[in-house]
Amino acid sequence: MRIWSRVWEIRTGQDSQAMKETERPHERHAIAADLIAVLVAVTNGQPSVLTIQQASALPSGPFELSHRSLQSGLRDWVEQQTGHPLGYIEQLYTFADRDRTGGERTQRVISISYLGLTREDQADSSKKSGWRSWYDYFPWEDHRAGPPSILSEVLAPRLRLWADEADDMETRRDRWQRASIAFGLDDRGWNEEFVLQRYELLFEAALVEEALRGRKSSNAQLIAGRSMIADHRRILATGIARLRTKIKYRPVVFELMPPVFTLLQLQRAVEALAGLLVHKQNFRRLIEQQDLVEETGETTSDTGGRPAKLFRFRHAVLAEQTVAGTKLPLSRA
Amino acid sequence: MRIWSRVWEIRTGQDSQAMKETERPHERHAIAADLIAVLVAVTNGQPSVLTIQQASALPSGPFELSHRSLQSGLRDWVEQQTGHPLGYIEQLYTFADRDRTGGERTQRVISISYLGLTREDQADSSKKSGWRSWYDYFPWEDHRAGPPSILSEVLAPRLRLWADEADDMETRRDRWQRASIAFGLDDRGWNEEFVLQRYELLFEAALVEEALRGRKSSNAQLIAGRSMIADHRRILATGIARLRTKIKYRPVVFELMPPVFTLLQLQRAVEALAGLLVHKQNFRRLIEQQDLVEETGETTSDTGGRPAKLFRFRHAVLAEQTVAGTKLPLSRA
DNA sequence: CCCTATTATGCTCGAAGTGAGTATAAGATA
DNA sequence: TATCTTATACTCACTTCGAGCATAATAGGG
Repeated sequence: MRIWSRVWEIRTGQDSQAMKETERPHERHAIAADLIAVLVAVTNGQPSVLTIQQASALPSGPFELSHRSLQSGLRDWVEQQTGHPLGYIEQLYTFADRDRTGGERTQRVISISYLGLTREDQADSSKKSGWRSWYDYFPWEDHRAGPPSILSEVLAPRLRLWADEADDMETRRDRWQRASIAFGLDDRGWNEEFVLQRYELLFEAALVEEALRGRKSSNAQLIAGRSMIADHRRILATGIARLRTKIKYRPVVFELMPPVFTLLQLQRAVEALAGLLVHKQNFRRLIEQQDLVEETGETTSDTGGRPAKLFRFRHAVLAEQTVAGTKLPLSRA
Repeated sequence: MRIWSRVWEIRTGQDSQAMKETERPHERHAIAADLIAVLVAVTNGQPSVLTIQQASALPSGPFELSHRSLQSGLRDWVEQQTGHPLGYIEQLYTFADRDRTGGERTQRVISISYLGLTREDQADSSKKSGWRSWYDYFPWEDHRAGPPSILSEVLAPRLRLWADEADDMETRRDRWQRASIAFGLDDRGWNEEFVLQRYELLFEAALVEEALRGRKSSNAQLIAGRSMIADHRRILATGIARLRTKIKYRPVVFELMPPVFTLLQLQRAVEALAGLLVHKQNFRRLIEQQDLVEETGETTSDTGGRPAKLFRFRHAVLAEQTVAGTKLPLSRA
């Protein structure tokens, strides 16, 4: 940290002599940068994520000088793979913890992760890579058929044990409070957005495989979903959380839909992402009053009952959208 | 891009032979990483940002191997400077465009920016660095006294010119549409969250100094606020936008407040950040119904009229907060 | 001491938004 | 044709939210 404070003083102009010294880029430690993609599609009502290495890792690769920018690098790359323009990319988070890779290397790797959305049909075309339901990794996150049994039968009791095994009272209370908030226990409601908090809590409580890696003791109590290499599962959790938040205030779901769809299909996609069921009639009202879609004039009777009107996304809204999510009591004066 | 596609195939397990090759970290191009801080305080009803180099740059410094993580590195560093724990840090964005630094260097610099919030009184103590109203850099962003004159008198006409100077009709329409949305022209409402879009639009229209740097022609039409080195002003815009969004759904304003405050002081802080006035009575209602504060029992008459009750932030809410901002028609079944 | 300016605080009202449910329509299929 | 299934329209109670009115409690000037 000594270095830092020197740099600070330098940068604040206290010592412009020394500045030139540290400004020489070659004296900095070499750092490598990786790009990691959380690529999402919705296939058969399941939210899928693109994986590699037998579904144990997210696609990732080094960031090279040849790339114009982080985003364009990722974009070019993904487009080559899927053979179509990627509709939506968004930066997720940058990680750089020293022991990220788990190895003994002293070289530092910075991982810049992105969230990408793609269409179901286009997703199918790339057979090289494996699409996998993200609930394979987070089985406790799917509440579409009610709270999953793993929650009450496994996770809740284990978390209780973990809380109780703390030495002091305060820690016990703190642990249980965090757990009950994150998982909606003790009659607190389930909040589908807390994906990352939940995963990190399970990690802290050593209830996911990733948490046991350093240790020798085969504490083999591990449970809770398929794991991934390094911290890829955490990155996936970050992506899911971001997406679950975002579908509520930006029309991003449409990036996952085919050009033409019924309102129920749209609803199913939202439900797949949120891991929750929504009220059908109110969902329609919400979509229509925002002018997000327009009728194509066609209908489909593939749905079983009464034929459903087909809709397409009104791309114009993206231009109109002054979607201000105001929660402040603003003054119009 | 050829490299990328190879890497992809390798990573997807198509060619594990080649994998070992590219996995050697030393073969990667050296990349340097910088940390950049947008440190915000509210001083005298003005939202201030910590700057260096005669207010022309944000504090920044290299990320070193000695740092445990990005966040802890930044935190340690800031704490050393301000002499107190930093209440709130949040990662903003990671930039890596090739010509970020504007130089001819081939070395790539990745900049990881953070948003930090600190208290007014504590901010004052660090005299080394300069606090500066962020409206010095974005004069068009302060609408507390109504729409600033620069908007209608300078920016709107200039943006109109810029739109009209496009060759084809479609571009003209597109430019003006984007401008009018971003700046709330043509009776579209002003949206205080569009800070970054506005700055980037001005950049694109070459109405900020930063946009003219590459060019020799002293197109000296430049206007619109104090500039900063490199892309620091863009990073600042990113930070402001993030903060303006966040104060609406997370109680982060309190990080900027002294331990005890009146509701009007709190309101003024929010207004300073949002650049907008809020309805006083409704603001109180909003704060109180969320149980964000509790009375200290004391009052102060420093305010001019009737003495105001003093409040403190209820830290307990941070634990309780199941603040789900649901916009989905959820089913309770 | 009263009047006035100033800020604080309480309360009401109407419009819009939202959760939940009822009712009806339009196909497929037995 | 009866029944099942999904689609779609409409209602209703309740909450939220923008806006404004009214009252309270000080300071300061005449």
